[in-house]
Amino acid sequence: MAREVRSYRDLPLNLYQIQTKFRDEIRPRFGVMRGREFTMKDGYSFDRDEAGAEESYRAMVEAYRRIFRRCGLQFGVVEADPGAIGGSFSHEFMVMADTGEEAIHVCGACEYAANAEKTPVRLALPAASGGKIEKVHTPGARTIGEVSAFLGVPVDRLTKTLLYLADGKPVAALVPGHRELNETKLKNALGAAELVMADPETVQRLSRAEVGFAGPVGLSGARVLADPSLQGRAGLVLGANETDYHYVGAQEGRDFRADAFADLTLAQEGDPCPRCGKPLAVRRGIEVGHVFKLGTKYSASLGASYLDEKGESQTIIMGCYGIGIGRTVAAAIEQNHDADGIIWPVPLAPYQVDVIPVNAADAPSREKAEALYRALEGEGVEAALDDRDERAGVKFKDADLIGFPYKLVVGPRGLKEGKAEVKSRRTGETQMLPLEGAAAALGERIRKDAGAPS
RNA sequence: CGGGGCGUAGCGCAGCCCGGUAGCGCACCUGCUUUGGGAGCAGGAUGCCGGCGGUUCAAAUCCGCCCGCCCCGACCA
Repeated sequence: MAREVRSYRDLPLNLYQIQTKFRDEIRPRFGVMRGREFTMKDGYSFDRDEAGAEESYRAMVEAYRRIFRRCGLQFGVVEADPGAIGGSFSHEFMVMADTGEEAIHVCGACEYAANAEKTPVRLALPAASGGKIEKVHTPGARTIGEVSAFLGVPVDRLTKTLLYLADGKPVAALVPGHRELNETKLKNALGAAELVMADPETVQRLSRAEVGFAGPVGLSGARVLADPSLQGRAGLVLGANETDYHYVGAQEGRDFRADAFADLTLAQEGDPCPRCGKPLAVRRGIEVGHVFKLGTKYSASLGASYLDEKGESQTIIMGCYGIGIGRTVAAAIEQNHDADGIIWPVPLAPYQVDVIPVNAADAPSREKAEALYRALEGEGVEAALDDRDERAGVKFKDADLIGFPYKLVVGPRGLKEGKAEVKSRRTGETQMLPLEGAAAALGERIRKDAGAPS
């Protein structure tokens, strides 16, 4: 694109491709949801300025909403972490499903919805009094639970010190004892590309103690980041960097000093909504689409620029947009099935109609069924003809399992009145149609179903 | 790389704990009936019980080793 785009007249530009991608997954999982090979639609927008880029982004979000709505999906658009792809902000399209692989937070009171790792947390810890720092013997107490039980101190008075290697450099992260660290937040706070928990050898080297007794007091060789709730806080219980010892009564700013403060904790169910303060609920979702506002991250580094009206060189503003095709289909099935099988939403159905001659031995049924099948094709409907020599029940059950939105049943019973029966897979509702014009009527109905529902 | 599970008839499984010569459903074969929601009845065939070794009068069953597959976690869209 850097070579293709010259002038502001070439912008905005929006390109997409649909192709097979490969990721070297350590372990493929969730059936078709996470394999090493998958099909993805990805698209990229190129704009002259921020306003244009934002408009492209907004239009793409709206297009994605419509696509997923037509796929018959119940989904949410959530704020997400841009992750390795980078960029200034991003949204994920999450299909709500209990089998989903990602936790998301939703607020029942307002519109807030976000990837669980994205939700900001502002902790309000109970007031704690000072006192002086003291080293106490805590034999064998390594975990927060053990230390809390041993000292008889509530867990929110303790402080977790977690040692990480950020791009190879040691970092100590401090969070209140009753909360989990959010590694994504820590990674972002450090601006690190790679973050791994320190291995036991490194922990022992840094804390000069066995694993489980690390703390910030007297810790050298590691940058210390702490949750803002710990700033200046007194009465802390901390690892003493000595096997079987903890400090009590420690105070940030007096006994040790954090190098920086940042929101590091993982939001959990019941935490206040960052927008309206009501408690958040946790739900699970399947990520089917992801949009990123990239800004100039890639265009700048790849030298993608254009000449504006004044002939001055400007950097192109980019966005990037992806849909996981296979998992979208999987998610659609997840949300559209019953005990008998798949219920394809019409726009996704590989075939919209299964034409079933009820008794293959009955020549009139067979002939009328075939005629209807051809007529449907003439209507532009994708139809299948089940001309197998099977009992009617078998064909019905198979049609249900495969999920054809409609069955068109042709048998002696209906033919006596010159009619065929249409049955909806979703509602089970049936309707007798005169053979004459049955294909046209059904075609009409399918075209209506296929259009974007409200 | 860590944790767990499973290998028995074509397919899905029970039997294993408590050792006694292998069973259920579906599919299959034969006959009759049935034919608009996975047909019914009667009769029939089917097994190196993952492999190797050990214990025992006797091993699908107990013990050891090996092989294969699956699930969970670390990773990730």
